[in-house]
Amino acid sequence: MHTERNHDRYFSSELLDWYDVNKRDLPWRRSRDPYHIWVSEIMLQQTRVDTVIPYFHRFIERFPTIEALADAPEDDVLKCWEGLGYYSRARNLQSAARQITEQYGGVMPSGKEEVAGLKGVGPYTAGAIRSIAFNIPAAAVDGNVMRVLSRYFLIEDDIMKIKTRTRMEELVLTLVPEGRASDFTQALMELGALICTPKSPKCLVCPVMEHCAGRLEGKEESLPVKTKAKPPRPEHRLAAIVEGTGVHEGKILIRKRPASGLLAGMWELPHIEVTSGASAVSTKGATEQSGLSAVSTKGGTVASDTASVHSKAVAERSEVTTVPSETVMVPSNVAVPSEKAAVIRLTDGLLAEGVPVRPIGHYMDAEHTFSHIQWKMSVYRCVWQEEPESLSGLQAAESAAAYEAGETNDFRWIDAGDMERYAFPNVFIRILSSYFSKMDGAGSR
DNA sequence: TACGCGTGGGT
DNA sequence: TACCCAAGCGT
Repeated sequence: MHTERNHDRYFSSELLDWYDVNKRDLPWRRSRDPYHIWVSEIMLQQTRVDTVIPYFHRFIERFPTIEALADAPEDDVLKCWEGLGYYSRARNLQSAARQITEQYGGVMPSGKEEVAGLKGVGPYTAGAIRSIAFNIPAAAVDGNVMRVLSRYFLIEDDIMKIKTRTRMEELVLTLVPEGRASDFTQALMELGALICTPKSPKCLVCPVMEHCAGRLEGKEESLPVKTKAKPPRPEHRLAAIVEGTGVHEGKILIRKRPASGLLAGMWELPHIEVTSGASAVSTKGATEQSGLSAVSTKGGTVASDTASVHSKAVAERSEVTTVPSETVMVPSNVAVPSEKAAVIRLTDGLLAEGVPVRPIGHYMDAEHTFSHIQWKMSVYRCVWQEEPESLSGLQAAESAAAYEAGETNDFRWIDAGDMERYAFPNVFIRILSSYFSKMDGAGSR
């Protein structure tokens, strides 16, 4: 029975002894500066230690203090976060730094309410900061801890449920040894990271294997119980590498994304969504799509611009449309318009967003998977067309409507050297790097 | 509550 | 290869 005090003391004391000998030398363990602990905890959310280490060094060097972070331009903070993902973490981190500067004189508070009230600091991070940096007995229950506890105490509740986490927080508080909150929090996570791993846990070298109920029941591999995540939904997009002319000769056009939502505040290539499922919501869109699909299916040759397809997810999406079944019973790649249709859609779509271009050829395809969306992007080289034939009052109205809908109106012309001045999501870094390296090679001959 | 929100490594 | 994930938070 897990509530027996002697087993609890055994667990905590064996765990701490193990940690004292086996803990890794990590950059944020070299001090107890609450700022360092805080930054590391935010970076480590859903992110591996090996990935975080170089980012942590760069971030602390660039923003040495909470006040330095508070005073920096947001674009600088995002640039420092570029490639790390979940960019709201960076924007919330800076927002909280400004909070601390204004409300607490630039000093990280240690009170429960104060810490938990910081932007981007939830129950886990609040507990981590208070226990690790201030040695306060506080629970920091993350995925590691839930895995360790679910196995040791044979807790079979779904760890995706908030109730399970709060229950484990209560359990942790009963386990914290007097005066060693900081080490205990880190030891719990360290055991999860090094020994009590998700797959093939190293029970034979585990310091607490003797009384681990999960292992004794032979359930160490099937714990913790966790509901599966949904597969990402596919989205087809057409992107433009817009080459400038005149004073913008040799440069290409980028734009800033809206201040909220996916990749908020990051820079990108102008692009439009052309997912068939999205347009099929309206009858008009479905009709247009079925026309395109028929071309592909009748010939029996379904053009495939991208390699892999989440066919299961695609099938689910297709069922909600009202398009005739013989039209939708084809793989998702029919959603990719023919090259000719794509050129028209890209021209019209970007014009409606205030970007007049003339596509001059397909450049490359790029696939990028987020946690919840899979972008299948087709990239076209385009030239900026100052005065498109069809530019009219209607176009101006559509452009205004797009802006109202949250589209950004912040555009820049950049060259290869400007890459280091703007923060891009990975998928655009890949495309831009490819483009600029090819242009450099061509230009140097 | 459930979903939106990135990325790269492991198997 | 095609998943599965890894030190969560905001809404």
